[in-house]
Amino acid sequence: MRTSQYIIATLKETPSDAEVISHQLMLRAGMIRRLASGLYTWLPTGLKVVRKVEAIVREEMDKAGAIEMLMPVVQPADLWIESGRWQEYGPELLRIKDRQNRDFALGPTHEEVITEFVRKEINSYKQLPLNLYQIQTKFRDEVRPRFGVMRSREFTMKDAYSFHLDQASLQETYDVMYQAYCNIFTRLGLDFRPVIADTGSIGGDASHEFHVLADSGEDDIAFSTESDYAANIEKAEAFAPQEKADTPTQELTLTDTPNAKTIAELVEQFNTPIEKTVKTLIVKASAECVADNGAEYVALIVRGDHELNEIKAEKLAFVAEPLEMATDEAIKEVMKASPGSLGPINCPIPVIVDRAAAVASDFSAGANQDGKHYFGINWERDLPLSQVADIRNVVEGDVSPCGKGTLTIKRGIEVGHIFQLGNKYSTAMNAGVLTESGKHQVLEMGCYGIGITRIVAAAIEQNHDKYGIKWPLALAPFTVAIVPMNMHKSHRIPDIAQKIYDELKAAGIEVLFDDRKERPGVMFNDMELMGIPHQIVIGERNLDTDQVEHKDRNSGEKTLLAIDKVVSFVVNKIKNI
RNA sequence: CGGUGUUUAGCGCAGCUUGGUAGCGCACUUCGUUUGGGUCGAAGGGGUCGAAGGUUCGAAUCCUUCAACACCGACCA
Repeated sequence: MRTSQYIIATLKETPSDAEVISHQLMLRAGMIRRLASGLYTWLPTGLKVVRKVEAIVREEMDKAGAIEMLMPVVQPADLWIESGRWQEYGPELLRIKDRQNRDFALGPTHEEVITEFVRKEINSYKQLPLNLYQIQTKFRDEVRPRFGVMRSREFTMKDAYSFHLDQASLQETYDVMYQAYCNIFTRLGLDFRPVIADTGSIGGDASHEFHVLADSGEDDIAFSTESDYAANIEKAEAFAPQEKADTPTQELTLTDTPNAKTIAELVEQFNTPIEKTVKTLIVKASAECVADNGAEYVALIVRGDHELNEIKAEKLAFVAEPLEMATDEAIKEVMKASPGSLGPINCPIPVIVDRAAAVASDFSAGANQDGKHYFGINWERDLPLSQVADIRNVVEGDVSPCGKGTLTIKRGIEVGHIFQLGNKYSTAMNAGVLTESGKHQVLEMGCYGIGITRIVAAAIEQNHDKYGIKWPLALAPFTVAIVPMNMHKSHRIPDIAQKIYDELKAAGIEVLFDDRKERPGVMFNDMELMGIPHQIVIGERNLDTDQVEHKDRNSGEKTLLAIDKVVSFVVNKIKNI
């Protein structure tokens, strides 16, 4: 490809709304442009990278025995009503009507469609197990699209769905997919970790996420220092403290705390350790709770230095799912006190206490009277300890749930997610086959997703420097850039450039020939910004000795090469990686 | 959904306080110059100042409403 016949839409300046490095570099390197919030146009260079990711994913999926197909983006509401997700999925599901006023949705995922397909087409146990996948556009009306294509509303995803007669078969395919995913991310040249995960709105049982480690990641991953345990913090269990609460040493006292509205202020003004405080969070109660004791809200208690884990909390029987924090007005009405003075003592609604907070002694908390806190609180002596649960996020240094080592926490970008769905959809939509004994049996399902376009961004997060993107060879939009110095000034330069260009192309290598009439610095900067792994610099300087220069984008290493050795040199470099 | 902020040329921004003919840098076009790391110079093109309404002799600037976009937050108890 010649730059003069291509779109090199590089930018010198960073657009002001791009926050993370991958978003900035994708804009600057001319890979993407924003059309509207969370919607991006892929320019030729960007699309080439997407296609590379797709190709690797496709190869590994095929190798793992999955079969490619393609389903529609637009899906009839009926299927979603049947699975129950027309109600469950919420506003992230973009709903549209056709000219007949029939309801449709833009597919955020395809469990319903694939299940509908399989229940019609697959009738016999002999056709199982089956693993079907597609690489296709998804639409999710995200609450807050951000970070460019990292969290966009429209994106490309590889989604696979497997169907089985029994759990053992599902487990087998799940393991194969787990391995295929490891192979994919390894081939993509990414530093990644599989982690134990929550199943989220898709539903189901076992689940692993694949995370690319990067500080800009939106998820916290907890790792054991001593084992290969790794879990999304949403899911990581906070181990129950082994010790019991210490014997009370303080009297319960009610103190005026007019200026202490937050834990931080309480700790500072009253010189109390933060571990000896608790915070009280008021959330909407579940229907079960309302039926049980009439309370519309419940109070969740975690230690002052801990954070509530919403995923854990919303799974509690008394807590409404999804989790909903009470408004200030509701808190005043129910608690007769304002946020900042809430606590478990004299609390008119059910109280659920985190395991760590449940072994605190002589601690302080709001008194449910504005501007007052209790100090020296002890469970059982001063108030009953009714419900205890794991409702906090793990923190660095916690004992690992696997029993070995302690936890450290890193940021990750979720690029893949595999689930064992069990029979959630197959039951709801009545997908089954006849078994060997002629009985109808509901199918077991697995599903396996990879965010194709997100991988492009994640790869940049992990591979860049101050000059731009440093593509892993497998993802580079072009393998080689030919950069001729002052081509218009002599015949020698363009002749040699053309010759090398033709030879590289003949060798099946993707070459970008920068034939623009630009100064050398402009070309160098553009090629480096775009992250092309190999540059061939052709200049008068070395031509008298029939040499050109090779520059490695990754190492910065420069090598003088005889003109007729260029192709073999590059070919050799490529195969060695 | 809440909070904060932004919106002026393709991009990055100034101008707004104190109303008076819309600017700068980059990019773009042309010419010259330069040529191994984003040359230098000259001349040009490009704007309903987010939209609508209002105040005023006069609005990018003041007022009202709306919209788009961004950031923060769903931890505040």
